[in-house]
Amino acid sequence: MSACMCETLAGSSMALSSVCIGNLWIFQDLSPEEAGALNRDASRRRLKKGEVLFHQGDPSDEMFLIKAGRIKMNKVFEDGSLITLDIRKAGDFVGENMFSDKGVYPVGAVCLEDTLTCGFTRQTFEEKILKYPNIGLQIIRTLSTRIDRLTSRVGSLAVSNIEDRLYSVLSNVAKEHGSASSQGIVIRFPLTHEDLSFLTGAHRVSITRAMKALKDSGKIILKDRHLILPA
Amino acid sequence: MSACMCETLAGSSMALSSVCIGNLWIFQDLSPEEAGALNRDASRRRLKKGEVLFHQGDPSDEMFLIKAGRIKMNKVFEDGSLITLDIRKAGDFVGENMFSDKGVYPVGAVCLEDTLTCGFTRQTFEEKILKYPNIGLQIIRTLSTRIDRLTSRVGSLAVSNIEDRLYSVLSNVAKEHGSASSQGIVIRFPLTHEDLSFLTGAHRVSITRAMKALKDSGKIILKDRHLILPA
DNA sequence: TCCGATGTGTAACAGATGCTACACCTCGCT
DNA sequence: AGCGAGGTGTAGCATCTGTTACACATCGGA
Repeated sequence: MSACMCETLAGSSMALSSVCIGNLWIFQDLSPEEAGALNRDASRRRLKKGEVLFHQGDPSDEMFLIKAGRIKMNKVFEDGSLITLDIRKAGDFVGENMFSDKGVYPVGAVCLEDTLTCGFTRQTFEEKILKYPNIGLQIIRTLSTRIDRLTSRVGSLAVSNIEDRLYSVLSNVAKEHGSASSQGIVIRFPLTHEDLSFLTGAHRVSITRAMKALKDSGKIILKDRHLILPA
Repeated sequence: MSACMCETLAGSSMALSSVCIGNLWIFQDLSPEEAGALNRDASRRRLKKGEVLFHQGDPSDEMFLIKAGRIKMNKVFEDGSLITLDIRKAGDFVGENMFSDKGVYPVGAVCLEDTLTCGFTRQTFEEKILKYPNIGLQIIRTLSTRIDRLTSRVGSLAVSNIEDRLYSVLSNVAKEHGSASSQGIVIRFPLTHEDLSFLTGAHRVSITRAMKALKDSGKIILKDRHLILPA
């Protein structure tokens, strides 16, 4: 049996991330038996594009490792407005805020593509941390990095001008999800103007305007329905 | 000797937070000897209002516990614009991003009041975590909470309307720093319109306009140069 | 007590963005 | 091929915010 049973679940159609309990750096200290146990206990889920992993406000006692696919983190406000905080990809964690004492997810998680996740309960995790302190240290690094990201996210939202704000958002997405090509960084999954409006906090129509401006000035290239950011 | 030498340093003029190495929940697991050692090794600093604890871009290998005072976290962007991410008070940590692998502080820390801090190096902390896993778990909770805050911060910035955005900012500040009174929550330290403009990402003049609107509609009260948010 | 520095209040105008409405395009499904 | 749903492009107008300029208030130091 392979280190992880995700392969069986995923079937042949999905591109699996190579990170898994068996080989993930966070779990590098686990003994083989423990890794095996963790692997058995982890709850897998397959989700289709558009499905919800968890809703904002749900009780949070599970944290997920994304094995394949992409998930966007949405936040809804009292006044009904919505913003996308972050888009995560295979290899990232989701729901890491289960550690805070609030007890509910402060954001919702929606799949942008067909997705495969591997969930761990808070209890499982805390036990492992107490037994293998280094795992705690790794988590701390992960959370620290997440804070860095959120901080720069606050930054991009603070830019007043929509065109620059959009470019800043695109360039963050490209850094996280893009792949290099001869012309620059390519974003290979669909992002509608509406998606972008939730990422920038701007009106959909304003995005269309700003996109046109960015295309005209050569800061972005649209080719075969994919965005390219010249280096 | 008391559990901490901060008292001597602070003199009688400053209101000290009761949290300290000796009695801070994060360190509850330390043996008395280790607590003593940590206490000896921690580097104290006194800073005056306006002084800088660290600059954005400085190498980050130290994390600080605020013993007294208030510190604002600022971020400067390529285009020269500036935003205040957060205001922290006695009992809070600053510089917790030293754990991420970037190696530099992504933000700067400026004192809003006379401040006393207690610094720990990354190495010291990591040693303690490996020896006392529970400390790691506590840090994880702290970071998780910080992520929650940043998330709601992103939220308040995403509100398009300045009046509401300002109110949202004020109400966060009040929650964090305010004290209850018969009329509502009082913010007892000075926040200029310029400070608020950096917190909201709006122009100073727009803040004055929005403040007037909030006062007129009774959502905030200005009394003796202090802000009150009616409950 | 006076002065300068810093903070606040007001006004007028220009520019950016939100908002609404509508046409057209593209894709997937039948 | 035809249809419907969802996505994109454009226009015009209302509104909000940034910008600049200036007067006045407040505070602290000389």
